[in-house]
Amino acid sequence: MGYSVGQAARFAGITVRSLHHYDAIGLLRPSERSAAGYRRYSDPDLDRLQQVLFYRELGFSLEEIAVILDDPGVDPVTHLRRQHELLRRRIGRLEAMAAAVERAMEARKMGISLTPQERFEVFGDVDPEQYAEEAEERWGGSDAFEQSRRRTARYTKDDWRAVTAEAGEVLEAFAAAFAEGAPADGERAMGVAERHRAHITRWFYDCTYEIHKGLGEMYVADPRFAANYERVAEGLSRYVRDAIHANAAPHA
Amino acid sequence: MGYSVGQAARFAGITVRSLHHYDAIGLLRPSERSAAGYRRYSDPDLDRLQQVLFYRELGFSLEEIAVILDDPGVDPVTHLRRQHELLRRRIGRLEAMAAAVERAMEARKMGISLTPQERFEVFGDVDPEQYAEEAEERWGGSDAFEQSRRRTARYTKDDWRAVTAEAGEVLEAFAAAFAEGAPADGERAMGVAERHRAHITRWFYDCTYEIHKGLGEMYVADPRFAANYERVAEGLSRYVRDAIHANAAPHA
DNA sequence: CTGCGGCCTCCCGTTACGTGAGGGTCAACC
DNA sequence: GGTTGACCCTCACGTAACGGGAGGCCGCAG
Repeated sequence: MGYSVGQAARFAGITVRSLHHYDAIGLLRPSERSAAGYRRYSDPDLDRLQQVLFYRELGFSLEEIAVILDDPGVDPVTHLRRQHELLRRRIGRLEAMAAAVERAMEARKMGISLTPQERFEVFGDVDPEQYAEEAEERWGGSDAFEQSRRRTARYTKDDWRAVTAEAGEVLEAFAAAFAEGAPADGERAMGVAERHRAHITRWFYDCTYEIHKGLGEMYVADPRFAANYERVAEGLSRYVRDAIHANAAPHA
Repeated sequence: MGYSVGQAARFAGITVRSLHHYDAIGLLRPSERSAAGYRRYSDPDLDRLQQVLFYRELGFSLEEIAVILDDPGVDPVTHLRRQHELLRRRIGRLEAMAAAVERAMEARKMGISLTPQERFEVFGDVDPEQYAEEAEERWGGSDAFEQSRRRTARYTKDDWRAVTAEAGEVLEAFAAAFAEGAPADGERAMGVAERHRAHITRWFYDCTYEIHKGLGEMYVADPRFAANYERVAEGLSRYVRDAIHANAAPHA
């Protein structure tokens, strides 16, 4: 009994060279050798091979696989449960990607273009606290704040430089439009408002038109923000708020 | 405007080295360089990067990705549709694997052990004629035949030697049990019958107990098969059929 | 006894990066 | 205004997981 390398390879749909490799690194040594030195794979060997291929399919390195399979505290049922869990996660991720693609098609049909950051979210961190899955529901309103905190935590000085530089550009654009008498509900001011919204979305959180309007109000109401605009020109904070509202109106 | 390598890398969740590499091989060259030679990635660059990562995630080589993305006959919508289709297929495959794991758990609970070949089926050929997806339904009854044809097509002479050798062993075991007066519905004969069933499953197709009983009948009814057994011992074909039936009975 | 298919062991090549080495850049802080 | 620290650059060698021969033994079929 036992199978040759070629037979084992054909069964598993892999190459003979791979089996040689697994033998060489000690991941899967055939339990026997013929008198002539031929590799002979037993049924348990094939079982192990199947496990190897399973974990390989899910992106584990051969070294990791060796550790997993040679872990002594491992009854086969636990293995199966773990595999099932891994598969479910991977499927979940791919479904999220599929949903993102669908959204992208939807957006394209409607003529909206996504910011690159929105698109990268799909691949994003699998969220370290993935175990508290229901956390999403609990956030509700403060979702934006959390998102902002998570993102900005990874920013470097260079990033912050870019943030402030970009914010400065937007501010200048608002000031210029204001100074030149462009109406707050005109195309120019609305364009700048949209740039502002993109700026927030890019660097902090997913800024919807609804949220954007809230921000506009805050820029007028909260003296700390208002001062930032009023310092440049008197009446600019209200101008900015109005531009934001005008820009958001068609998307209500 | 534009992002540095580090920023782009952080957005995409990859390393700076990867971006360097993509630049070096021409897969993704930043559209600009600063005076000091710093890479500057524009938003379209990030869009392309997202595409690259998408296809990479699905296992394409960087060279293939370059071909795909630089194909001029490629409106973005077609791209999205293709991506969606690729995702759906991959999800389907993973779901099949998950189902196989579930079956394995089920089998283990019931104390049945799968043949290695059954387990490898999961990974199996994505079926060259995957485009005719409804083919599965059409097969119906001749499923076993098709499976056998598909498998044996890849067998080498060595495989066939193993097949005939193993078949010979089973035949001898039947003959020995028969010669020594072991009852056809006894443990010994049933054990050999089970080995026979495993032999079929291993080398030809998924031989259920139902199918196995059909084979037993055929060994008696079809003179071509009967001769094979009768040549060894008179009455052996009927003995084999009875052993097969006895072995199948508990699994009805 | 010779061919042919399969097996063996080196051993170099390839892909997609990892990992420094050695050295500029640039806003910031003293 | 020099230094510090974070970031950037270009070589250039290292690594993982094999691919693909070269050169040679094994075993059966003709």
